[in-house]
Amino acid sequence: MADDKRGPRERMVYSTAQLVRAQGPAATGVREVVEHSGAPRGSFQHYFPGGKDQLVGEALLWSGDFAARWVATYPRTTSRPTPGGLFAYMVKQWKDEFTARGYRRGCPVMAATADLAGGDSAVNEQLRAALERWERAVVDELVRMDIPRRRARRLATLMISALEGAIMSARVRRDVGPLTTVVAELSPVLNAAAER
Amino acid sequence: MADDKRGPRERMVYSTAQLVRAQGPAATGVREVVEHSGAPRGSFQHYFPGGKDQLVGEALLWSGDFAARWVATYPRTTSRPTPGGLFAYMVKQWKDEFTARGYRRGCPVMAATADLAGGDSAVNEQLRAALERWERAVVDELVRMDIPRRRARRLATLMISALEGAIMSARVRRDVGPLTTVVAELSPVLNAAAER
DNA sequence: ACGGTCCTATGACGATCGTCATAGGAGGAG
DNA sequence: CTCCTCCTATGACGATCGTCATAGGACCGT
Repeated sequence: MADDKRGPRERMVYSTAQLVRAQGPAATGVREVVEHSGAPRGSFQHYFPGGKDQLVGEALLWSGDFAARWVATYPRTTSRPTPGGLFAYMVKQWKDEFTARGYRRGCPVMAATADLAGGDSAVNEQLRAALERWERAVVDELVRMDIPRRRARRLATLMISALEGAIMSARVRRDVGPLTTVVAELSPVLNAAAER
Repeated sequence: MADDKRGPRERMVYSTAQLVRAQGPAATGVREVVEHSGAPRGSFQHYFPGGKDQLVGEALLWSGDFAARWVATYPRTTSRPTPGGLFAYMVKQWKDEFTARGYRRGCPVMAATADLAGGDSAVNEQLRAALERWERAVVDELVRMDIPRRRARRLATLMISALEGAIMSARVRRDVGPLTTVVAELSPVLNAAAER
């Protein structure tokens, strides 16, 4: 569980992301993070003087960055990039996750949103940043397909919304069906939108 | 906050639903529920011998039922029901909620999913029941519009997924934009699907 | 007056929470 | 060796968590 190649600090951030995905930030304790990451207990205080908020915030930023970088790898997987193909690519990652590792872990952005969005938590800023970083990566890919930026933004919002909702349904039902459905229904629509 | 017309038991279930919507089930304490509902402290133990799990479970079932009944009111709002109109009707409720009451409260199903889906919590069963009750109500409405049941199920999955994801984005960004976008993008598609 | 059922009041239990205070060890620079 | 900085170890704090045990009051039919 603890990848010793990375330092304790990075391991804690990563472990936080994983635990938040499974049970939300509210139910994720710092002691649990320390144990899960295999990091020294005293290091938490040292690396994260901002406390739990800082830890969760960095985990969210890390997650947003990961998602954005993943989206950016799409062009390297096909010779003919399409909006529908990108959407399918994003969804497939989650289907693989669920079939391989079960339905315990969801999206960290959704988890954080559910527990503390709209409130006055200090993590709200980084939650927003994580989501926007991810969404902007999707927009950039669509723009590369010669879709006008304004329209790309709308499509990216639709894609991410449908994906997140399908992730939720899939976890509740313990079935990847919703993921398959949204990609089947939406991909043609997205491709049609690209040819205007 | 405490509607004295209803008994303490029902008030506690309702309060639980509201608190779960705002901060997730993990961060919602039973003492907080008691205080929020204005119910006598000793009544919790009496009405909910199953503890917090029972309380949260009933709140979820109540929420699913509420959503289903809300969906069923759509035909009474228009003389020409369409899938896109139904979707817009569902989304509008959330736009009104956010504009009127801010972005603190989200969807209870999403909140519960984020905190305890995929795990072995006892609430998983009722979480699943709540979502399916809601989704089935949508399916029923689509079937009323002469859409074949099999296809209606797929469209309902798409609608609920897009709605949930848009709710998430809207809360994070504190902006109803995503909700407006998904209904604008999806309504024509849904209506086109009805004419096959 | 009675026993009985329904509801409420209250205090405590052990566990866990996030945070803090304090100190010790490691290791390079002078 | 000494000093300084970086990292780690450990124990404790007050608060809150879900749950439980126990008892008291309200109101009933009889």
